[in-house]
Amino acid sequence: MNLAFKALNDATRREILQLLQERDMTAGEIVDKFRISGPSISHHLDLLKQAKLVTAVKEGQFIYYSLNTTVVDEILKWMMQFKSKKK
Amino acid sequence: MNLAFKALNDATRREILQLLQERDMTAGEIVDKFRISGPSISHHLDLLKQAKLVTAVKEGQFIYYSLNTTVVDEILKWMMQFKSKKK
DNA sequence: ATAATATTTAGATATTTGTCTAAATATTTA
DNA sequence: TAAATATTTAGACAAATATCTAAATATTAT
Repeated sequence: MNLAFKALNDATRREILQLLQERDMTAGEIVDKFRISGPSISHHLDLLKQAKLVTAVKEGQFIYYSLNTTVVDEILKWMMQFKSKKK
Repeated sequence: MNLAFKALNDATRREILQLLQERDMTAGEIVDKFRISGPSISHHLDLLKQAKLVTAVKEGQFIYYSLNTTVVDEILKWMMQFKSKKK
């Protein structure tokens, strides 16, 4: 939960999640979508992975990143607590 | 949105939101719930206010803080995009 | 085997963040 | 008006963060 909020607290990482919502992508494809160095994107991907918001699968020399919505569900559930009626 | 995610990226601030979900509280009441100095809590309250997650109303020498769910709705909506079916 | 490609790891640096104490401001009470 | 109470503002500092370049690792192609 803590890691998820940390991961979400960055515009680049949120954009990466939105890209992956459309389709799985390799690290290189993701890098090409930004004007940030490869290593920086790699670091962002690592944080997203730590938060379990994405998963990574190696295929040959490529690594495919995918969105993992499990943690999204947890956050949605956590946020919903604030929607309960005021007593 | 950016400010909201920043505000949520801290356990103390998330706890403050949960306290305010139960009832409005003064700054002092909130301070008493934590083992953090008053100025630090005041700073956290300021960030929550900047993010529009809380509102503050002065009543005499007290300042009452309340939860504001408008931004919560925005975040819920934003998170929901990741729930759409994969094509 | 060597070169090329894809990605990460390491190390450095400037900025941001959470916390503190001391001081300032505002309100109420004696 | 002076003292007490509630809260914030200011300034300092250590820890965390986002970014970079250079180097390392792993895979594929020549």
